[in-house]
Amino acid sequence: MTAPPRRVTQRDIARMAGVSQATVSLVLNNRTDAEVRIAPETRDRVLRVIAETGYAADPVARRLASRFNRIIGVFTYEPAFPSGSRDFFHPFLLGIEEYAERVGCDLLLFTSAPVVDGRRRIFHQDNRLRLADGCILLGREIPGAELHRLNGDGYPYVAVGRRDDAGGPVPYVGADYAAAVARLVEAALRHGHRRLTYVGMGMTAESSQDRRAGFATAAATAESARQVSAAPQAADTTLDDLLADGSTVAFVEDFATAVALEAAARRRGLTVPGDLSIVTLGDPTVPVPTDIVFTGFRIPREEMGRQSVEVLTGVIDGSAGGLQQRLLPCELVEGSTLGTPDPAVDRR
Amino acid sequence: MTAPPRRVTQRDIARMAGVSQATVSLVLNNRTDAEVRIAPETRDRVLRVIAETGYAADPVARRLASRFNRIIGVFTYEPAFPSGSRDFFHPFLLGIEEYAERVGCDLLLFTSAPVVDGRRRIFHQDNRLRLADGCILLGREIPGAELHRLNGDGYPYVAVGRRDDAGGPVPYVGADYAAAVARLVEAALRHGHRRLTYVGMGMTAESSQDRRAGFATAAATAESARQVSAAPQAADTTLDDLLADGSTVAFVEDFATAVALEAAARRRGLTVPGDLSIVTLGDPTVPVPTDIVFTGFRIPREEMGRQSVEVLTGVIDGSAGGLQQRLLPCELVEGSTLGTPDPAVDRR
DNA sequence: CATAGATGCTAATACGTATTAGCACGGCGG
DNA sequence: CCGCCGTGCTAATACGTATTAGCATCTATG
Repeated sequence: MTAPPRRVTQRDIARMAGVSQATVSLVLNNRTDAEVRIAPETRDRVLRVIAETGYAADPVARRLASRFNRIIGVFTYEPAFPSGSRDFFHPFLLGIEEYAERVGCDLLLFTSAPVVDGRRRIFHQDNRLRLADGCILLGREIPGAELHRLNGDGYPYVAVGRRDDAGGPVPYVGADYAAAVARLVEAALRHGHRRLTYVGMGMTAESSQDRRAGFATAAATAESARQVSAAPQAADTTLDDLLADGSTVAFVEDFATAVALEAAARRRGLTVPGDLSIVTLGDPTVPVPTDIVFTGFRIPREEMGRQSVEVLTGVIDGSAGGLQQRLLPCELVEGSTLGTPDPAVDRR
Repeated sequence: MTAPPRRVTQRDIARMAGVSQATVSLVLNNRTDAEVRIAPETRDRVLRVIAETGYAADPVARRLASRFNRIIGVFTYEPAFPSGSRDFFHPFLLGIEEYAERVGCDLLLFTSAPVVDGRRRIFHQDNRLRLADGCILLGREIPGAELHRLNGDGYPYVAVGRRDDAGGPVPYVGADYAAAVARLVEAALRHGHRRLTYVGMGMTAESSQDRRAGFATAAATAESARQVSAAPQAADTTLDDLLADGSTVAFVEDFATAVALEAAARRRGLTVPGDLSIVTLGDPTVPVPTDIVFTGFRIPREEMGRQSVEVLTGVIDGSAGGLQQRLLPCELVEGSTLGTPDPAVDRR
């Protein structure tokens, strides 16, 4: 219970097999270069001793010597397993775990990072990033300064979600929100909608910018295409605004807001999509009870997780040429909330 | 992009501050023993250089030299983030993460462990356990042989859930199923139930054994107390069996089976708890839709996660004296499925 | 002025692995 | 018999930190 019993080392194996520690290392790593030659009998002898002792190389020493760990860091800007954002992070982690298992890497969650001003910080006194070969960054918003510093340090990382605010190029695996929103806008136009409103949350996050850009581009030919901001609590006000504007379809960034909007409409005796079409622009990030299947799209979170590991391993071993930035397509969800506008409403 | 840029080391700091590497290490670790003395000015100078360079000690080298890492391993016998057992592991991980954050440890998920015969194995060729200071073991069932080997290696670990099959003592943080089941049995007896049936799943897992033991002990004074096994699919057969036996209350180990049993009873026009009381002995591990609140208990999963980290850190630094085994109390859930037996049914 | 003790620091080494230069040995051609 | 080459291995070193013995230097004391 006091000092842990010293583990078996290559030196022990070497002594037992009557060779040098270097030979053990060479055999272990199956080195068969032209430069390095080991007689088959010697090799077998060493392997036999290894098998007998159940020796396993110390990963720490291995890492110190060779600089690679097969550890992938995962940095979440919020706790990874909270009840609140549970549905947000979980699919990413699922994909990350799956791919990490496939490539034989372990996952290091940086839970030790201290929380300052309600969010974790990568860089702090006892920065432990270097424990891993590279790192996956998860979070709704990631401070540009930290990305900048990662770039400066030459530390391999990948952000999940598009990022552009690092004062330099950022490797990422994101979802192609612009294209998905554009396709939904086009669908609405085909349905005959002429006055469209984008109901957003904020302007800062890249994911919001991309959605807004997709909306603006695709809706350019519409009679009216405007953007407003709203929260779930203000659903009634938002609804007033939509009706006053004569909008027949709302593209709602936040899922909970869409649910609230539909409820508000129903309370007033309006039908969806008869009187108002509602399109959602992302999966729920917090659990929202509703029986309605909203028209919108699905963010390929699991696949984003998988590909972020793939990209990261490429960045780490240098096999990935150039900057790695991927945008994955979102699958559209048919749903029941996008329809043909009622002419009575459309004509204001 | 090829070789990682060499990072700042203590040697660099030492050169800049005009001291030796040893001094840097001593300052960093805040060593103020009687044996070791550093002049305040020197200390400040070193600290200033450290702050300027943003130096952070390489945890790998630190670990190699001192054996401690502040990394807690998490080994899950099934993937940690599957859709299926999602509701099973998640609360544990939540508690683990919370406590790890509190004590400043990072979490290493051993995703690299290869899967053999449908489950992961700790021990294999390139065992990476030593990357962490110690390890938390999660899984419905954990092979005794692996626990045995961990014991033999003197590797610090804690199992989540009681374990006894290691051919030696196993440190664990479990739930006190025996006590919880006993209290439910006593409640049933107070309600007037005389013929009780335990509907179990299997006999192997310790968690099943504990529940059965608690049942057997507490039901010793009942007119009849028997144990049967059943699956959710066989709910009708099970119900037949209960009625034939004249049992007025069923203690059902598996949540899904309890749901199926209640549904079967309702289909036959029986009421719960009027004609039959049903008590559940654990939270759902897979999502089962039901509106009924079953009488039973709640497994303190989150707290088990927290305390497993607490116990492990104690085992690692040796501050925990002796064997660490904790059983946490389960909170009873009042529910609506335990009532007074109908005399007509009770008297068979 | 010699000596003892306190103070402030450094040199040396350990941790366990990977890598590389090069040694020892044997066979072969000249 | 000498030089050369191919084979099979080892000695030495690096990786970055923690630890410990002990070396200077200075102050106080007899």
